[in-house]
Amino acid sequence: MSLRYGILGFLSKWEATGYDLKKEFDDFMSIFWHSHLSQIYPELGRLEQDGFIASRMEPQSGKPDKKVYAITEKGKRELSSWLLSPPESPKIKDVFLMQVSFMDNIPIEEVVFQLKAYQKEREQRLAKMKRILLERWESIRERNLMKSRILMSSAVVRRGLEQELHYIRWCKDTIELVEACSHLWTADAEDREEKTIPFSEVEPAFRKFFGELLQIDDI
Amino acid sequence: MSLRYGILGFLSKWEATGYDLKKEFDDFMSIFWHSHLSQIYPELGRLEQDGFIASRMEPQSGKPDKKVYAITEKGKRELSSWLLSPPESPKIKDVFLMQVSFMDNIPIEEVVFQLKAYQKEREQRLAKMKRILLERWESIRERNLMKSRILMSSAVVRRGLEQELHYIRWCKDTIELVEACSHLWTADAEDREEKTIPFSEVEPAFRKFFGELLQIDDI
DNA sequence: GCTGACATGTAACCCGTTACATGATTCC
DNA sequence: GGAATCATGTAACGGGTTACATGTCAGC
Repeated sequence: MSLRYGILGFLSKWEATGYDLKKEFDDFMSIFWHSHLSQIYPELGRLEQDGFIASRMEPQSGKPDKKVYAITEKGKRELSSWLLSPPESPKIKDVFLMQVSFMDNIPIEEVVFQLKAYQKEREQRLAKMKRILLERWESIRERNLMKSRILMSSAVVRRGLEQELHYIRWCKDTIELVEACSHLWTADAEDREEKTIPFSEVEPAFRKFFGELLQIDDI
Repeated sequence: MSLRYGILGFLSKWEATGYDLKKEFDDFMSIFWHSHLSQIYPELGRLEQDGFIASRMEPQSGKPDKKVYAITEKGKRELSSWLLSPPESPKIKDVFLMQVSFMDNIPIEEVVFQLKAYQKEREQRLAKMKRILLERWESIRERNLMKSRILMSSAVVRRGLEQELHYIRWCKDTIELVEACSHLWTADAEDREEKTIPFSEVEPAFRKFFGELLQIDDI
């Protein structure tokens, strides 16, 4: 149900084709959403049927004709009413964290390998967001212009950036922690026995890992 | 496809019924996943058919009988091979950030209201995670015992905690920013005209909002 | 007498992904 | 000659959500 509003939100400022929207979902909107063309096209059809958007065909030379969509007044009202409705509670699905939770089942070198691989993945996302911010920043400064839309999307970019930075930081810290506690894994990969050691032995590494987090409100 | 591994991962250390698993998805695993009973039960059926888990009926007095599932050797191998496979690239869906992106379409008081409402939502998640950490922490210290599984799940808890803390921090900062830039919204709610002002007028609030983020690698 | 915890499921529906299908132009 | 970009879609499938369906016991 959210894809509609992603489309409506974009069309509330600019006209676009399905193809344009896809690019936006891969670029700026990738901070919070993603979608395939095969989902965007039917959704555009439904939005038009519902009267929230209207299309016109634009013939092009040398390129295929395109169907440009624009938001209607009814669509604007629909968008506003969604924006005013209570934010839904976050439904988090983080496959990598799930993987990490169960990594006591694989050898320690593999744990470190996976953490490093994922860190790289996040670094790439970060680099992409930096590029997005840089481009926007340039255009804002050049034209020396500020609008409420730019303000809100800048806030979103900040959230995206810091999320990546913190995830990367966490990967690094977790690698350190795991390596400091390597004696919890059995040296022999075939050995399925569980190793248990006194907590006190690893407590310093543990405390360092949690840092100030352990002080927030008497945890 | 991830739900299977969430189930397999849990069963790799403890036996459980569908009902137990649901509780775990609502408790610790809620940091990274959530699921409904109506999805868990059929998935357990498929996992058993595939030979990854095995069930036994346990009659109870005063309570309904229960079906206790345990992981098989084949299931353990399946879990390991998933843990060793390359982490999938993050597919982020954050409905609230989408909403925020388009909030230039609603009055500023509503923007602040929504941000505050969402902040509260996140604070509740944080409180819950603190409770989870506290419980685990107690049991670890009491029994003075450490295992690799505890280590990995602690890392996940830290990630969960800090994610909430940072999101809450961001909500607060964004409220401040929006209020500092309130003149970007038209006073009259009926007025749909777009307001544009020189960037330089809001640059200080903007710079403060981005903080050190603007210094990372010559952004 | 009612709510909530315990316990297990089915059915309908919606959303999202992958694969299929087509076709012109531009750049390497 | 082949890959990438522009441009629009359909079909099959899989995963996830909501609603439906049933029944006991404990505690308020």
